[in-house]
Amino acid sequence: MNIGQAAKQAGLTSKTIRYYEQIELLAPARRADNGYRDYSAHDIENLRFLQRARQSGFNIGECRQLLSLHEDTSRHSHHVRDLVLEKAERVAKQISKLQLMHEQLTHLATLCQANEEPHCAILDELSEANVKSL
Amino acid sequence: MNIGQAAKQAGLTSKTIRYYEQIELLAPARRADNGYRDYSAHDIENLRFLQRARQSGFNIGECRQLLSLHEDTSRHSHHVRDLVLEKAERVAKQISKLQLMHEQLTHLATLCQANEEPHCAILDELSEANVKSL
DNA sequence: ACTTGACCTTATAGCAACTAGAAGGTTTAT
DNA sequence: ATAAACCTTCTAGTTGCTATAAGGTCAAGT
Repeated sequence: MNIGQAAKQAGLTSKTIRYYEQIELLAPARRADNGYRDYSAHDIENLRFLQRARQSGFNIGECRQLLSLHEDTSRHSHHVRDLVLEKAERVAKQISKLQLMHEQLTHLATLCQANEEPHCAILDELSEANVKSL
Repeated sequence: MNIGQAAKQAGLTSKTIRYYEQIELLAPARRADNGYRDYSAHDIENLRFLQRARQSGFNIGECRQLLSLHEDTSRHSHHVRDLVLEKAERVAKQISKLQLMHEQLTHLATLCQANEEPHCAILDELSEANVKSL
């Protein structure tokens, strides 16, 4: 199967797949006689694995770990879960950060008269030191 | 005031300030006789403005807009608020995305036995097609 | 046979928003 | 005099792609 089809099956783009190969997240693909990359059903599974792991918020390094755990038949399942829980925690932290940011923004918005006048309390607030810190 | 002191006052690093100057987010700083950048109280205000705007989640382009509104005495305050509300919306979207991600991760974690055995439902889930899509 | 269009290939550069490092000049304190 | 702590510029690295260029291949239509 050519890269375009493989990409579609896995929910990635061709470019992304080539990129993953380039950074050695994936082993070099088998090549057909014409030099095109050729993907087997098993390759597609790996691609889908990656797609889902990335989508779940794992970064490339973590995907490497997951893939190697995936291939390591002597793994211990708690290692996998540790990875997942650690990630969940970091996501939760990021959420809190963004929630503060959101509060701050809506707070700013309520200050503003939103009219044709130049005076804007938002700009005042950003200039002075009374914005809640994140 | 030298760049290090200015950075401290504004809550930025020297490197960041030089970077902002380089990308013309800031006008080139006045130079002292020795070639060092020299910041006035007014410059510091601008730096703080930027620091707060970035901290509030505005990207560099938006900071440019905010700064120019800041300097534009004929601005209309609703323009400023529009910017803020638009940003708040994008932050809210990002939060939802991360919340889904977090759900997915905790869901994955609950599946796993977390023991010495190699079998791990997380890996199964990532391999197969039954992960909730974001 | 030829052309068109959709594929595929590699290599390179760009994005955001810095951060780190090299290699050197200046200032301050001892 | 010398060391530490500043400052300068320039270059390259970070993350995870995405875009572009310049070209090779393939399948279908005329």
